[in-house]
Amino acid sequence: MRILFWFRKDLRLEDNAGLAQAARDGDVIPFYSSEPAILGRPDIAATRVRFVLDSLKDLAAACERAGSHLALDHGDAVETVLRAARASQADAVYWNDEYEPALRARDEAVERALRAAGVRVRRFHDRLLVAPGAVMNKAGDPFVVYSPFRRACEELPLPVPVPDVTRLAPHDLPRKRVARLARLGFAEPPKEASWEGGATAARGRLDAFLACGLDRYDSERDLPAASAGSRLSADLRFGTISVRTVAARVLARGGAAAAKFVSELRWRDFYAHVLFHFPHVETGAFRSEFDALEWEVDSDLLDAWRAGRTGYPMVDAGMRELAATGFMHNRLRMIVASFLTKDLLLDWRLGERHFMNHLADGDLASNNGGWQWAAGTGTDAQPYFRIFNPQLQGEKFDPEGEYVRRWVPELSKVSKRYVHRPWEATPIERAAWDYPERVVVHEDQRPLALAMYGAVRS
DNA sequence: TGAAATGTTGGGGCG
DNA sequence: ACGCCCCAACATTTC
Repeated sequence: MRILFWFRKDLRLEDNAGLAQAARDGDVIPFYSSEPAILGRPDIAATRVRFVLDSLKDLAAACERAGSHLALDHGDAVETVLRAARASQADAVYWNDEYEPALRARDEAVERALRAAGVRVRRFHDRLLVAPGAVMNKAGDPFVVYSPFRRACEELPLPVPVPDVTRLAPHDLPRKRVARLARLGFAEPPKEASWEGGATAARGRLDAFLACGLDRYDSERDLPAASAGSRLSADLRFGTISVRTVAARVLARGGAAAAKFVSELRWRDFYAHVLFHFPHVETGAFRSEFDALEWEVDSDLLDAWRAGRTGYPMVDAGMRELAATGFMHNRLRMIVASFLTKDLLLDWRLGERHFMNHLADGDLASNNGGWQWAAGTGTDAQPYFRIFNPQLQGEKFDPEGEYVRRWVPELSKVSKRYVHRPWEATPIERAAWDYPERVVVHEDQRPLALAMYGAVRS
């Protein structure tokens, strides 16, 4: 049997559920199709496209080593997948499922077109530790609080990695080169902004994390200066590494940090499940009473936040790390999200969009879930009255000011005493720093946020 | 996966 | 020695 394997967000030959089954069932032709509808989205980030292009090059090289070549096409998937299936005389098309509403609709359309043309379709779960729908609460409803969700997931056996695929079939589909970023209409991101995409680089990142990150993960993961994270977020986003492989190798090391790390992986599952069961979160609050929030409209404040010029060192450091690298430490994601919504009183969707515009790991479900958590509008959200104080967050999680100085060079000479509250230094000192005044005063904004949220409480 | 406001307690300075 | 006050440290409540 000839099987066209449609790669999507699973850009690897290793531990790939659908691909492994295809290799057991027949001769596998590797295929990838980029889509104008996705590349044309207004919230796409150049760093993220760049990551995909790197990953495709790496995947193409792996396909060559496996005795084949990666067939590439560009266009509406209903047309390109059908065309590839016909041209390669495939009996079946296999792929791994995606769970975003738009992708599910697309996949249904592709499946219908293939079946109508007499081509078999098989779809697999690959992307998460637990498939959407596989865990429900006692009432049969989806979980909307993380801890019970995690406990229910932990009742299930951890999914085991599947065999790597080493042989693919030769075929006559046209050989195309992976497009260059500029040809797709994107400006090349700065050097430090591109983490190298691809399964090869992903394996290196996992090895590095196991070698020197995991031991510190428990104690230092909340310290943005420490780089104790895995840096695998974009790899999990694009499937350049399998979440099963990551969990299995981390847990094989044992210990509290390993268990903690896997429980963080389950947040990714949780928000994918939330989006799957409650697709309305894509555009509105999970708890609809919060759709009535009356956000401020102020493009100057929004611009200051985006540019990292709010006058709050932690906020500005986080926003500048994002702009410069396509990444932001998770602690900072929470701080800047709290600041946008609770200090600037601006709509969380503006922040969500900005993150998608810049994050290499930008993922609809995780990003939306994180923003709704911070804004207090979502499932298992922090209560609206939990408001981060950016100064205290800085003093707690960046006690030496190391992270701030790294990303806000104007403050590189500021003493530790004032690094998180430069507004308290003398005017003479402040004049030497060329650092913006606070755009708002936290202590003044907090009651305004409480009033804004209080107004919509049911 | 907060922080501020408020309440309580206990040690020490001091008359 | 005793009572009073202050306030830091910690706990609890509130937003």
